Amino acid sequence: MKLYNTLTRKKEEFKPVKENEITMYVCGPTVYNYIHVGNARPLVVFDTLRRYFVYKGYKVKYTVNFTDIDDKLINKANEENTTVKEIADRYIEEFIKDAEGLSLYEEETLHPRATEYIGKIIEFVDDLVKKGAAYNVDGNVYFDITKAYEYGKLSKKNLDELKSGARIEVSEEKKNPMDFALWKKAKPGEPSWDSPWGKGRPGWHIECSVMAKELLGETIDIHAGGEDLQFPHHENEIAQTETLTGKPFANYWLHNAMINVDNRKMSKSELNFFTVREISQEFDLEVLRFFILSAHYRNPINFSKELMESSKRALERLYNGKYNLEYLLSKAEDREVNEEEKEMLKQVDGYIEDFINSMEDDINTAEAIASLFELIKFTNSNFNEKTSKSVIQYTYDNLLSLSRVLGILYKENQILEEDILELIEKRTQARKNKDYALADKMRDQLREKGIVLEDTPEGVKWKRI
RNA sequence: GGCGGCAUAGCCAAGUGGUAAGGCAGAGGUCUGCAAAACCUUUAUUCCCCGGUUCAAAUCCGGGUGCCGCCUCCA
Repeated sequence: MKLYNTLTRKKEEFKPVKENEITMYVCGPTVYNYIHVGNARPLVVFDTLRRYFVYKGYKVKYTVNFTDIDDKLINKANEENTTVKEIADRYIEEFIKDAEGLSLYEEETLHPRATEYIGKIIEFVDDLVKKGAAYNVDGNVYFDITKAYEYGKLSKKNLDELKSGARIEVSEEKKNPMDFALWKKAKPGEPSWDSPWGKGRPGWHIECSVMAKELLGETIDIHAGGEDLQFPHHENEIAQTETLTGKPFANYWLHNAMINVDNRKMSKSELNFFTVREISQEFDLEVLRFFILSAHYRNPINFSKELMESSKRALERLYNGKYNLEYLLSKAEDREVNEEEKEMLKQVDGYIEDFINSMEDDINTAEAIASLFELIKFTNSNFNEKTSKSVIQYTYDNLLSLSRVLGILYKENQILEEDILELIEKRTQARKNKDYALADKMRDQLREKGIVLEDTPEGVKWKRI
């Protein structure tokens, strides 16, 4: 499999440290509010990568952290006259709801919270101080970037240029303007923890370094996140961890491009964001997941309700194909596969192979989805009630396992209740009696209940919408 | 100012040297009592513009235009 590694700016053959186990760390949300659609992109994309690894038979240790202590949480808690912990607990709970809607495999995800690792953070910082790579100034501990090996290697930033950057706020305390806080001295009223440097709290970058090391080891396979985190966040994580361990922090750095609104980055500060929660009131979040995966993860995408509508219809087409296969499965006979059907199976295998090749090529989900559409078109055109059941079953099973990689097409066309089946039967009678006015009225009534009827030459079909 | 990315049909979007995937929307048709779904046909002689390399360029090189991201909290 090839993955685009930001460290080398090239697609590289992916080789995990261990043969059968892959470690992944994705920078997760700061839990001071609902997540927005832009926040959802890395979560969906890298969850899809995780699913693909699982499909290939790997065990994956997958971590998405919660930042539950920082300025934003403190401000929010002050605004609402409550505690930082209460804010964090609340929005973690809300996050889990959104994540479930987006099929993020929550139960298999490690979700460490920064505040659960304060002791380890202090140890980490203390070790950096002892190594001479960090210094304490009156309770604030800074990382000395001149002690970092190859600082700027991820973001390809040149130190001299950074130093001369006009927008960098120079603190009197820092030896170098680019030095960053590992530990922040407590201000009155802020949550704080005891440390060798007095009461304080961790800086932003340190938590990810510590939690990745504690949960996944000193060198992890994949570290991922939005491209806006490349600098300074990921650069600083590398500086801290590699200075401490002397080993590569992550072998592959993956970054997704932004989600835009009218070509502008969706962000809280620009106020041009849609929360996942508000989108969920208008669309099934499966549509949002499908929308995100319908473009390559390293290309920016525009978000709009119109594009969501378009994605919704596209997804419906896939569902129709899936339901059609289910219908055929209920009708088809189990018998020997004939020559013509053997050819069909080869075609089906071709689409499966296309899907896999697309995923192997730096997670090209857009192309992978295209091969799903081609597969559906093929089955719609070539399969019927006369087709051998085993052929349909094989195709159906593969369609489902590929869909599972993308995290879509998981909804079942549930069994209808008795009274609904009776209504359908009554309508069929009305049609036989050519009482079309009544038949159409009943069809409309069923539609209001979310059941769509289709009169086909083989009989009436139904699906839930 | 520095670094990086992008530009493909009405819209979305793959494709990075071999003659333009896929989806949405539109048009026509088949099927149907109607509808829906499905299927067939149709929709870019051409990939922002100008040069160049090559037998061959959307793809490589040079120049230009436009847009975006990072350099500050950010997914």
